[in-house]
Amino acid sequence: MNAAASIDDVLAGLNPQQRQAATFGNEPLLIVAGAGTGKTATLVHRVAWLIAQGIEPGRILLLTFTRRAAAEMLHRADGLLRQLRHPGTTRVWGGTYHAIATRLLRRYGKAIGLPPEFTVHDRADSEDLLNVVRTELNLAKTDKRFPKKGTCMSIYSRCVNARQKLEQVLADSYPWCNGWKEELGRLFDAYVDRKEAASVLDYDDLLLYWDALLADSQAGQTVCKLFDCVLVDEYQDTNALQADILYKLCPEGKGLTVVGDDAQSIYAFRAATVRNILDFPKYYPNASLVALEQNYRSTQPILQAANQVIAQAKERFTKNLWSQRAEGERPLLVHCEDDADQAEFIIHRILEHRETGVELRRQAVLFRASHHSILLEAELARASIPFHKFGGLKFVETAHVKDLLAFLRLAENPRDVVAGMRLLPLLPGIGPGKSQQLMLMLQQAGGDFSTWSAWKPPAGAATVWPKFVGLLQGLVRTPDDLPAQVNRVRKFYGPLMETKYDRIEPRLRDLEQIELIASRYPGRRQMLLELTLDPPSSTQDLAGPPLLDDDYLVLSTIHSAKGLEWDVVYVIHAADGNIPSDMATRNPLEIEEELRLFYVALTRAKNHLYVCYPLRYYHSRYGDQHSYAQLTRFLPNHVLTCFAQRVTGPDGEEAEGDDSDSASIDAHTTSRAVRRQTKDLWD
DNA sequence: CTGTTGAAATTTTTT
DNA sequence: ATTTCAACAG
Repeated sequence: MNAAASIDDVLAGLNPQQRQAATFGNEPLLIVAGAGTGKTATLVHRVAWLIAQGIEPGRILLLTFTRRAAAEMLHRADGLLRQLRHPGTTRVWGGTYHAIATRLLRRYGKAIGLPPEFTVHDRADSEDLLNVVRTELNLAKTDKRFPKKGTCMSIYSRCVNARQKLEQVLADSYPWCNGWKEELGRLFDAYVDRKEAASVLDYDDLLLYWDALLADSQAGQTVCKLFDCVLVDEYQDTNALQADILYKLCPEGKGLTVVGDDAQSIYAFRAATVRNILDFPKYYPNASLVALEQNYRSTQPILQAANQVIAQAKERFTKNLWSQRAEGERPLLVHCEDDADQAEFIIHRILEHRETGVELRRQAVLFRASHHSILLEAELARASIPFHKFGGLKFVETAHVKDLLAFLRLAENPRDVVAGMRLLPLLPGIGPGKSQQLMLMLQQAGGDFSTWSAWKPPAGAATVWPKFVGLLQGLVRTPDDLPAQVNRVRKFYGPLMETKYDRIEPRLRDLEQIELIASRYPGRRQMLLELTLDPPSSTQDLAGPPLLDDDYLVLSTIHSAKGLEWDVVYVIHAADGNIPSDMATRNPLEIEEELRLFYVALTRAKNHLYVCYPLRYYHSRYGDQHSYAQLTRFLPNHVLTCFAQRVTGPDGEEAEGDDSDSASIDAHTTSRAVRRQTKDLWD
């Protein structure tokens, strides 16, 4: 056995700035860390250093953007601590704001009148409840169209998270809803009442109640005293409410460390604000700032391109990243004929890279919107290239999975109207009207399902009804053996599902999956909670950790690629309208955010970077009509000098491209479309 | 009150 | 392509 390492040995791998940050004292600290500058390593070392200094692990709070990030950091910190012969990080509080809020509220929520058995609604559930209220208030049928539930929810959520008045939110972000101010106010009032009556919290409530808990003179003290150190990752993507929570949690910033990069702020749509990081020194006058600018990830040519792209941003804190990895080729801008051509080019390149030893898992395809990869997914399947998609619609968000989970949720919390309103209409002869009536009955009976036994169902439901009630009663009686519970629900719901959907085979398999993963959770409540707070981000997550020799390509939305890196990165659909998204070009602020998003995509690449865009988009609705795309506005000519360029041929073969000189393209390209398109490059 | 049908509107990123 | 809404038949 080797002797235990000293803390200096452990810190030896860090550069001076990183070390300064990792070993900084108790005053508030802002670490501005550009992409790939070893931000995670710094944070991990700081955790290890704090513990080595004698801070009790259970008194450290690590707030991250995803649970996965928290787990990875703590795992790495454990590795460092093992070198020091230290027991490790098991008791560190790590997780997202929402997950931590849940833990604290279960324990201390009583102090502010929150029953400890509350359940949590995800975004879709919240929208459903809001919709219930919307119809009750007769807002659904008005002479002019009232905003839809999704829009209402977004407005509500922005008010809460940005801590802004409805009036202001409407003026700033939803001008077309301006005429409904009074109605929206009534709607939100009623919505809040309903949540309270059902003992249900939505995502925003988790933060609101945490904040309220801290504001309470007694409970607030208790919670504050739990932690000596609070470390916050991805601070540029926190919102005003989250900043308030930190402010209360760490009076005068004592023990507070935040890490972020204003150039990578991409969650404004969720009310995150760059102001949190930009104004940190104002909030905490005794704060220190450490900037990390040496990039260890990418080659200099890739970095140069990324720097040029982000240089177009209007307001920035900082900073030009530099790398010692001068070698390497320029990123390649690929002009493709159409979507199919783009897919073909990428598959070709993926296989080429794999032949030279870059495993699939070291390569990633990134895109703006989840549906941008549909065609590529089909082609990958055809080429037998395994892949793993992150982002987009989650497994637990599909209708049949939600149905199944609704059984468990209703058993867990009989006052959960959304779960009930989802389940009851599944039965024949029962629609929204009867469902509402039944939920009212249940509520008056104090959540005792036997009140439903006495109810006389319509003829169509005569046989299923007793079984349905029996099932729920059984679930309430035996909350322990989770897989068995899921199995019983599956037996009941399976046949029902067959009458509701076609193509049921894959859906039936999904239900089996749930039964399998159920055994991983200690109980029903934990499973429901974890599935709403941290839904598996891809179907493969459900199958458990992938086998070691299992090699798969990564497909991901740019948002879900945050914080990750790959040897080879392909950014696809880099056409104006997709990047930036047409949906996000209403005001300059949104466009700025799209620019940062593009920057995030580019800076994921270590050695090879491809940016592809199809010249032609087909519109299935009108036969074979198509339109021509413009290259993303974020690559104007002066930025293009950082790229090599290539044009692919109509049949997917790569035509001769000019790889050596700046923004010029070979004139002998046969496609008229290409020529029309390239004209813009010289403007 | 339920369930079906057809027409109309909307279309992103996520805890 | 998918979701939402209104109209109508049982």
